[in-house]
Amino acid sequence: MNTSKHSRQRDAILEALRDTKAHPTADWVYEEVRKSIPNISLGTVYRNLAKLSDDNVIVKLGLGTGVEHFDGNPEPHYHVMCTECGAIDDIEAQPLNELNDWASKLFKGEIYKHSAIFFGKCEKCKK
Amino acid sequence: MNTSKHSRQRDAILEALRDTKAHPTADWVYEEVRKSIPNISLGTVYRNLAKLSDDNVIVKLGLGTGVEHFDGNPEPHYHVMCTECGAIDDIEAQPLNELNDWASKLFKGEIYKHSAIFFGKCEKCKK
DNA sequence: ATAATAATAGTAACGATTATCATTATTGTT
DNA sequence: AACAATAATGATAATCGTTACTATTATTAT
Repeated sequence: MNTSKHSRQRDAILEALRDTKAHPTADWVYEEVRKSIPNISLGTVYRNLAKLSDDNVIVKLGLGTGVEHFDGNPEPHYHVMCTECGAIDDIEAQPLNELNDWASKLFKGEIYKHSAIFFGKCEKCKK
Repeated sequence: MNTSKHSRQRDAILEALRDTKAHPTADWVYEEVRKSIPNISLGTVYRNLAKLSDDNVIVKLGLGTGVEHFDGNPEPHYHVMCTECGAIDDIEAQPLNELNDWASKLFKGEIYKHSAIFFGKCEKCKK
């Protein structure tokens, strides 16, 4: 049985995430949702982002920036981070699952997934 | 001109990192170096890890664990993290630079590098 | 030896995230 | 519609990894 209850805060958080392609941080989501629910608590944002990613509705991205980023699209895909402006874009393609086989041959254990981040200049910063 | 001065603390930190394959955290390095320099400061460990990675002598690894890991081997290579015990092992192979070309075709900007982490079970946890 | 200054130990401060807790909102049941 | 059970909230304190500060010490070139 699912013991979770509905909340408009959670709805607003999920909507905010789905309405952007920017892979934002918890703090960005907080500021965004505050526009419609001004007294929402930052703790509520963190709690729901954790719940939504536990439920695989969203994805928590550890991109090595020191801050967590969140993606409203749970379909597996790679990302590119611009080293000039920090923008995070999607690579619109299926992950290369054959890389797991490649790595398996070089490793004594068992491999079942991977993540990758590309670095470069986004269209804007490339000018 | 290089304005840096030698210190036995930095030597010990680098030696500790080079003597392990475990890709440890700053705190692990601190505990390790404390065995030979008991009153070393945690700040000194952080300061020198930052300096050494700025100088490309070691590598700071953002693996999405919420903590930074450090690698005494600055040659580019991939890593595998065990989802059971958290162990981080090397994939002993050159990175697949052709992935940058693959991703470039799917992205409007410019891509010049990437990082990847594999996930699975290490030899020990696989049993 | 001396002077200049990089590096240190110790500690305070910081930012992101998590935990606590009394109150409020949602839900299934009468 | 009122009720009880409890998930979720807002507010705030606590935690954790890391960075900044400062007076003192160690290294280096002269």
